[in-house]
Amino acid sequence: MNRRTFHRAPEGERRQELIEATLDCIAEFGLKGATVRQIAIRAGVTAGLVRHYFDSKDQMVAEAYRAVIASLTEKAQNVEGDPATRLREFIAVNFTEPVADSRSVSLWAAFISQVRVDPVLAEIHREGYLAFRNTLQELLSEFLAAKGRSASEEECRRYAIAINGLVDGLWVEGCLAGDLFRDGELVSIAMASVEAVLGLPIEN
Amino acid sequence: MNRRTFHRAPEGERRQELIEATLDCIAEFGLKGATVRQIAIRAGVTAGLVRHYFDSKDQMVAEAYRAVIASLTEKAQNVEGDPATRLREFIAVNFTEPVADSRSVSLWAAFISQVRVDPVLAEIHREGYLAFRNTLQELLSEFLAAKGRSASEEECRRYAIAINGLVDGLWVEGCLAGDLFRDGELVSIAMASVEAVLGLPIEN
DNA sequence: GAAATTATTATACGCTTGAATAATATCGGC
DNA sequence: GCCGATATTATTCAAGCGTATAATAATTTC
Repeated sequence: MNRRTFHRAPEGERRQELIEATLDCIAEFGLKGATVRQIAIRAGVTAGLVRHYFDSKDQMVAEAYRAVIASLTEKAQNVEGDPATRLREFIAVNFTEPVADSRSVSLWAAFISQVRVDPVLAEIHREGYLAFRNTLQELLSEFLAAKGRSASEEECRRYAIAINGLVDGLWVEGCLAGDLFRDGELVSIAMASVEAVLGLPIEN
Repeated sequence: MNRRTFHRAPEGERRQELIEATLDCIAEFGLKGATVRQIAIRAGVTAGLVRHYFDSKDQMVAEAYRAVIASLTEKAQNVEGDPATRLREFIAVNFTEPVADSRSVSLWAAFISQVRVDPVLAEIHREGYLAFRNTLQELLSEFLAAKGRSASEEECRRYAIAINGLVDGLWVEGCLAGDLFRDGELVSIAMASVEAVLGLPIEN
């Protein structure tokens, strides 16, 4: 009975691999198909190792959720340029890979479905949603100011809620059934709708 | 060892009870917490009965999914009155119980997360989405006609996609974190946004 | 280069799972 | 009011679950 050979992964790397493997399994087999053993196989290690890096499977899943939220928001946070360009980019990013991907929405939905069950996930969701929406609100505020239109914080809040909903809704459907839409159609619809809501063109 | 007493449920009734119990369990414990045994307890029967009514647990879950989609769309399909009233009602229904409820969105998300895994669920989702969107498109077409504005089918399609996305996105966030919004705020934002997108007031 | 450290494997345990089977209580037809 | 049909219960089963523990291979330290 020979023991498997292995290598000790550098600081933090194995943790990251396990989280990534967790997400792969959830996307591929669903939450209940993402077992410790499957995840370990995917990460190329044995099952016992999970408990060396995490207190429990649930804790690992929660951290994986954090990673998903981060990946969905980070792309949108880091847009650059003048306000109009940033707003355009912010919207477009959600209809471009890797955000616009059936894997992303599967993961998102899997976690959303647990928000009611698990208060830890509920809190993570809340933070992620607010971060995303507040970024958008800030962006809108700057955009409207640059266009010379005065808008109260309250107005910006309402715009942010609406546009966030619009983008989220289109994102979900686009990811789930992309073949129902033509190429670039969703981003075009999103842009036109945002312009209508704001009553301003988003071009420079 | 006395055997439990029971009564034989009338035609089809037990099936319905089992489906309802399945949804209760998914909403309360998540997909992986909705075990045959939990579902049976909830339905007030023993676990073995599930396989008397369904070929497998998976088939029962798929039928439960159909029931969810139906309940989410039926309220919106059955609005009455003149076009503007129907459009207003169509939107408002999504922000009123029982549609606007954390249980609903939990169930929706649980199934959405499986769309990538299970082709049967994918097809059910697709049908449900298109039914909802086509109803909305029809409604918009009539509304615009009544307002004397000519709109091609293509235009109506784009409006339907946008408004569907908007309503869905707001619905999800409202259900998940209702306390982030004031009473009636979401429906008010939805109405205002729809008016802006269409460029028309929705009042009579 | 031996010794100490620890990341990793291997194995086992108790529980829960979905499903198959056999026994039986309920009910409609006569 | 019995009798056949069947809806329902009770029990069992193998497989898979998350986790605990002990052995061991890889790396670091001195």
